[in-house]
Amino acid sequence: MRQSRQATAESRARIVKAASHLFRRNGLEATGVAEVMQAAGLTHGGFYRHFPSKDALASEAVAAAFDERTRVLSPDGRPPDGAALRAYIEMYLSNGHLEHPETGCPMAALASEAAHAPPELHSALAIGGERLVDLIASATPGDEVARARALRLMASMVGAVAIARAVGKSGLASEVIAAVLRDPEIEPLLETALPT
Amino acid sequence: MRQSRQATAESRARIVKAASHLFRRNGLEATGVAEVMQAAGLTHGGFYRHFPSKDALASEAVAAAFDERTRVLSPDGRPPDGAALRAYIEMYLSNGHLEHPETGCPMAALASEAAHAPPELHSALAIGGERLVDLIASATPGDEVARARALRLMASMVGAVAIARAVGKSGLASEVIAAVLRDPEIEPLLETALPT
DNA sequence: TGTACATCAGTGAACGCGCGTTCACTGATGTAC
DNA sequence: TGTACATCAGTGAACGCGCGTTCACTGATGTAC
Repeated sequence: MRQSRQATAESRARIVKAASHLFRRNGLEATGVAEVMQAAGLTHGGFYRHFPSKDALASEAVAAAFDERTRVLSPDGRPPDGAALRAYIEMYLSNGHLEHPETGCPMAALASEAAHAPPELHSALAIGGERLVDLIASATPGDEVARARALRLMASMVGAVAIARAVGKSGLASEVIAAVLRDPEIEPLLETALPT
Repeated sequence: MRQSRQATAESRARIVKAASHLFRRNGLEATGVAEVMQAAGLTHGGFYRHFPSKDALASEAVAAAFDERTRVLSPDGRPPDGAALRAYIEMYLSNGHLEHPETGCPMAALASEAAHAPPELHSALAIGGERLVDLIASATPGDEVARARALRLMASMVGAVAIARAVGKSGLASEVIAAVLRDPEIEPLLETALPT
């Protein structure tokens, strides 16, 4: 039966949230429309009242995941201070993040699979990644230097987490995380938790 | 009809080679057994004379990809000199590598998808990654410091390439590559191509 | 404000399709004498 | 060395299954008068 406008909006939000978790946990291809709908408390048939295709949902779910993550680093959209950046990095390189991709960084969870995905997904990842780099760069002084450093920070962290998850619970997993934590460009950010 | 022992071995090698290219180009899930067999010049039915399952092929194909790549850095298994390491890094962070995952680094191509793969694949990636880190570390002096630096180098490069491929042909893609090339730990390796 | 009707979110069956895997069969290769 | 037979790599049809997507239908919601 027909749902109220509010109920419809709530259903849609539940679908996006379920998708953003399942896609990050199990991957884009490995997650089915029916699985997402079930997680949202609905049956699969109604999916196409909300989205034209699974790919469209994927793009929106990735965008939502970045929104959620960006709020962790900067709840109000303002440049994070040193303490916020420190907390973000430490959380990023924690066991909790390794073990819970479903609420973690969508870039680390989806990067390699997204290489052969439709253009809309590339855009979603580009926009989300761009916003994250901007925020990280804004937390440390120095214009182009800060931006380049932020880009390296993202590359190191995404790479370390993706590798650690890929090799399972081996020595290499914890080694690569530990090594990145001791990066000469990262370690100082952790030791000196100065508010700006 | 039955094939000679040599023809059988050649078929098997063709299957592994085709798989190692297709898995890296299109992903593990997106590549089908029939597609691999066709690329090897065979029909799909004969696949199970060579491998017990698609997953078994995946592990072997990833191992083969690492073998191939390791030979690029060190054809004879000996520690690479500075020039070899420099060439490897420059090739890794080149457009050619971005655009040709099929012959590129399996970690960058498969890391995020491998997170939800069978344990044998984790092992293949762990062993291959371990060997690569060892080789990189052996190219620069300083024991634990060299190893940690090698791990960071791998994380940065895998992360940068995975991100660049994930965001498509956007500004972010070239930016992240350029930033990692200017990493304080990487740039010196490029400028001073000293043989050891 | 009340009534009559159109809309449409959600259900569950069904669609075609491609997947990984199995199987009966073929005939050249390898083996035993 | 030659012959008779077992082996098995490769073929192509077939298997069951789950996928993304479509559809007829239901009935509460939203709209028009």
